[in-house]
Amino acid sequence: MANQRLTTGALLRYIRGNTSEKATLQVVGIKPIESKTDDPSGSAKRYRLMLSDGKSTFSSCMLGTQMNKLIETDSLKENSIIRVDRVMVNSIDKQNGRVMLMLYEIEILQSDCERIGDPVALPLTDIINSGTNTNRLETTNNNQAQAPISAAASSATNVIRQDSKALPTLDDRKKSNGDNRLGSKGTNGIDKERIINIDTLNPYMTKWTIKARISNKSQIRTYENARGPGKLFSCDLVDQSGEIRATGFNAECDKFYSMLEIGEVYYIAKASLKAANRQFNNTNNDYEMTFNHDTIIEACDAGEGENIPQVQFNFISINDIANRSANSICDVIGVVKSTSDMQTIVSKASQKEFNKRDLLLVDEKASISVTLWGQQAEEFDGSSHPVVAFKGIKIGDFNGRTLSCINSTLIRQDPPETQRTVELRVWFDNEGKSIDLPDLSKGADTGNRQTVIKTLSQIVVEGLGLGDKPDYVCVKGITTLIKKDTAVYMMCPEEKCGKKVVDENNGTYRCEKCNKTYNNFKWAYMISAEISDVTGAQWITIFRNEAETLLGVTADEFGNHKLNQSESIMEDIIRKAMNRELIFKLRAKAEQYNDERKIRFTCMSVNDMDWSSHGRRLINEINQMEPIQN
DNA sequence: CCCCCCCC
Repeated sequence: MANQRLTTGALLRYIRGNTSEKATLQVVGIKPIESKTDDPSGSAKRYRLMLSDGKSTFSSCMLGTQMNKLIETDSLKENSIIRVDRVMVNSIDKQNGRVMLMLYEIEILQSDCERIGDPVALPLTDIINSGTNTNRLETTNNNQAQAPISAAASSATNVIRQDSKALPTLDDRKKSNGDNRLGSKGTNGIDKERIINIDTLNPYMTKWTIKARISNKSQIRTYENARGPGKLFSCDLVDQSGEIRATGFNAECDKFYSMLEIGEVYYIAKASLKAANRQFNNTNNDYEMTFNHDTIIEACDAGEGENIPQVQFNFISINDIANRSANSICDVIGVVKSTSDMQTIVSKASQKEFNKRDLLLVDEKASISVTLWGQQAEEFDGSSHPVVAFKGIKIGDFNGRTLSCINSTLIRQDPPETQRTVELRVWFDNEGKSIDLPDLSKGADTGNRQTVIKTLSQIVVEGLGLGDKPDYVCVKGITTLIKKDTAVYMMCPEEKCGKKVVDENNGTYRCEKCNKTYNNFKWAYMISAEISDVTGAQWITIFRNEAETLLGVTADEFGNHKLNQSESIMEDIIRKAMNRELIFKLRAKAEQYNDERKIRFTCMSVNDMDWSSHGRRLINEINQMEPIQN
């Protein structure tokens, strides 16, 4: 009696592609599958079921992950009776034509049950050898809509050996799935039999089809140029071999923008390819794609794109951002340590208002400011300190290094594709949340790191400091001269004045700026020093904190020695600061002296060579320096 | 064929 409750023969019919039937089956085995990816988050956990239709069993049945909870809550267990509401056949072994049933929707009809009947395993090899090949795509388009029925009829008696002629083709299966798109070559140009890998695409190929997932899609943007107005969108395509950026303009923008959905898989044939522009495109491919009027895009059937990966990241560490050039694009992952409120700014260029939000993103070595704009800023919630991956984010150089999202930046919270998500989570929760790391977005904290190291002659050759805005540059050099007698001056005691006062030699000090006479003054540093490297020498000016760092005594102390005419003490202090190999961050700015334009170099920071963190990079840079002949 | 992504 119970036996009749199961849909006898349904498993074989499913395997042959007639997946439209909603069969009642018994779950006779459940097996968790260890994740093939090394994703430790557990999100990739899958269950493999052995199903019975009363006569036969089939063990290659994958339960959609959204139904994992049915097993984990003990609703679905051994001998449960289910109705299969949506199932797909997936090829798992192209050579041998082995298939797997993907269960996308099931309903539990009865949770607890006894084993029904005495089913035996479908001898799959027999089916295969008799000619079933789910990959085989017949190009004939005969009306064989009855084929699944005949297959069902023959398998109803559980006959395993089948005449291959009686087997339905994939086209038939598509019909039986209610899918009337005939994805064969000659009908619409999509040749699903000859799918090539994205990493083999090049501009010299004309006929190709790829099967790719949309990992990212931009908004539509309009533009105007000499040829008039236009619009475009771009998207990133991934398959198991790699990724590529694709762009659709105007007609193709209209045609494909709404059709392509992030996360979905498509067959794409015929598009233009050209060299990727690295300035705007960080996808890991030498080429980028432009959709044209010959381009054909067709959605992949549900379940058939499961083997296509989700998204590909090429992360660099936050520290490494310091070594990338401003305005370049990269992929970064980190933990959101803090989030600013939303702010509104007015663009200088367009006078338009924009919403923005800043995040402090941290990894194990460093932190950096990340700016989100518009909708991404409005929607972002960092209160739970999520791990966030940014793909295609732009590096800026305000106050060191910053990151700023652009139109094509993909933001993913807690991405399961990468082990970094879990690594960073564990690190942050255990220690990261309570430690302060160097911030690449704060010039002072990072010392020289955010500025390029140049030789003194490079500074001259490149004309640094000649522009209207100051240039910032780092120099590795030694102190070759330090003017002792003018190292400190008497400064106006008025807060924020800073002007030099004139000693009236009667216990009062006159400040011309304040136009006042004071009873006291403050000592202040303004050191003139010559620094040298192998390419030349340069006079620079060193104030306050940097001077104190260099000389190791406060301006007050040094001034008192000067007041006491303790020449030997001052000389000693200077001597200790001489011939030291240091990294100077300099501000170069042209100033007008009468008719002469002179570049003034002000020391912004002075640091000892920190070989532990900068040594390797510095050595590399120094080794790459060409000796400059005069 | 775009390539602007805004502010300090």
